[in-house]
Amino acid sequence: MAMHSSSLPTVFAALSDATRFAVVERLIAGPASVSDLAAPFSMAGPSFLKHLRVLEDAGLVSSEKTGRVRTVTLVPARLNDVADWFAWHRREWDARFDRLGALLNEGDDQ
Amino acid sequence: MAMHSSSLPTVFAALSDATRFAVVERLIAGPASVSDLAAPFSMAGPSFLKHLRVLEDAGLVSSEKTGRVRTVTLVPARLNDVADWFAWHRREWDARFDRLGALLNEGDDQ
DNA sequence: TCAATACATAGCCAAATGGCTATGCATTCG
DNA sequence: CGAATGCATAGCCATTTGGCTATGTATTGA
Repeated sequence: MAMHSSSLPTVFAALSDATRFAVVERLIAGPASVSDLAAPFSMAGPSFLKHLRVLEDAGLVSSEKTGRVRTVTLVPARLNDVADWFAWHRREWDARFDRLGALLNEGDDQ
Repeated sequence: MAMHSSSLPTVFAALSDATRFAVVERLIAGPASVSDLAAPFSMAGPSFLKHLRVLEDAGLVSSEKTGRVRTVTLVPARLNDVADWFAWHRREWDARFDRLGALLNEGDDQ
């Protein structure tokens, strides 16, 4: 069910672009047409379409065309793989960090 | 304290390479020297060092040199920003997905 | 029917990425 | 002291990435 972590970098690559990440954030609220998704960005149509293809190739979204409008929908599966990885490993590094923070004078990060 | 999500793509970019992601996974277990980290990979030294610089520039690791050995340590802060984003939004898309799964005949993904 | 809309495809281009070799330079270790 | 170790830096190179323009095609809408 859960993927082995070896496929996560592919998902990260898809999310590593600000435009694509914003699209994913937008799609959490629900499906949208290509032009609605593109509206917030000052970018030529074809450039934006490329981003959508990257997201679809990574399995983060699916899309279906009805008439002349393509509707794009978020696909949670891969995102959940990533979410699982973080939820699981967070405990481990938090534990280490807490132990360290108890020893060192831990102010705040950066 | 928590970052706005606009900086997450930077972290994703750092994790989008299989080598770098593996290094991060390895560092969850604790700090390690550069050569120990590099050992699992068939890669020339300078290539690997570049990856480490990317991780450090993204704020995912820190490092300190003692003698001729540089020790690399995981820095949880940025990872936790990502973890927060996923933990938070997962609820939303899960809710949508469940609602959809109840309507459609939801088999399995791919 | 005919123009506007909403994508789609082809192809170009500059910059970033990820790899390499060659070389340098401090530390140990024998 | 001299060689081996552990990085570090410089610079080259192919590929990928992220943008563009020009053009094509299938639906609407008037």
